[in-house]
Amino acid sequence: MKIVFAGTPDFAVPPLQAIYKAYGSDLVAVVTQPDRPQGRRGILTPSPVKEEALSLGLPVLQPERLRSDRDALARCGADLMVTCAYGQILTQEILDLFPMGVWNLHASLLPAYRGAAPIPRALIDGCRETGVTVMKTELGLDTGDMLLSAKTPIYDSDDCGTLEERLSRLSAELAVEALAMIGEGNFSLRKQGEGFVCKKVQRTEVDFAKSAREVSCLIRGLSPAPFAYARIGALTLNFWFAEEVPCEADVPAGTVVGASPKEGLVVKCGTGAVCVTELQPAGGRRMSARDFLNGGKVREGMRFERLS
RNA sequence: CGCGGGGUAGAGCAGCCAGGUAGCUCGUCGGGCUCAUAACCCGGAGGUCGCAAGUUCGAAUCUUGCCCCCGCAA
Repeated sequence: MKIVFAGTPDFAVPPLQAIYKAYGSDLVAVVTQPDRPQGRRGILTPSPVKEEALSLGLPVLQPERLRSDRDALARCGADLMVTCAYGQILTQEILDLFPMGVWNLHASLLPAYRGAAPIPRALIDGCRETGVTVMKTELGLDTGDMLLSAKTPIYDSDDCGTLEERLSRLSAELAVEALAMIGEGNFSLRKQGEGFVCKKVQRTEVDFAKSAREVSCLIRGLSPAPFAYARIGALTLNFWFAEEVPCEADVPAGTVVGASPKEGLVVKCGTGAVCVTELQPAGGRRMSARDFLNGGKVREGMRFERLS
């Protein structure tokens, strides 16, 4: 059973490694997005999947548009393709290249959170549980029939980074399990029910008028990128992590009610308060709230203000 | 030449604009108080002020060049 793997970001690396480990040279090619300009100086950077594929000695394809470059893919002569956060929409022509189908690893419990950013979205929405689904790709966006899924709880200590890492490892396990079933032809598929699509997440200004849980979930869902941020005085702060804390103080939402190195940066919300434990001022490095407060730039009683 | 912030004790910062004995908060070490403490009080150690050159009697501070870090935007 010859396999092609298509993926791009860090999330797809563990699945790639797991499939390589299980199938070795039957993994005949890796497809990934073209190198893109990254960072402040716009340096052309290969995707994490490309780097891993090269270090495993696997052939790499990175067409600008897969649909208009199907010949190279056809020449691989693979029986099936596994996709994982590849980043391009497949066409029927592409799907038809693989007699045993195209299978997608998706980081949600489908049919919830189809589309671009299932992990941060689940976190932002305050879900208590999420997971990974293996599905057979069809033309609709993540609407194909499901083969396998696995769940994991979302903890209050999770941010997008930790959750993504956990789901990535789950995906890797699930991928190997799924391939075994497909290889033996011993499986059945389940239809998806009514679901919904989620969009890519953007950098977002925190609205402290919302509940402490909403604020905390937003901060954790957007960390470690693209971040929830807020302005206080002349400073803009990117928040890396925050937890909910009880708060009796009768002050406007956004007011700093705790700014000692001991208690951390505590900010009043619509209901309750959040304690920011890890943050990054614009221009500065990531630091603990404790270190930040030692600088003395933010004191109790100051207030986060939204401009717009 | 995309816009911008920054490099001062182990950490986070002030001092720079109007050059002249290195400061704050925290940590750390020692001592004290206490039944006790992450609390409180007293004391100490710890800094080539990113690098180089220049101006000056004198540069963390002014000028020039270089290195490094970071936020936004792509």
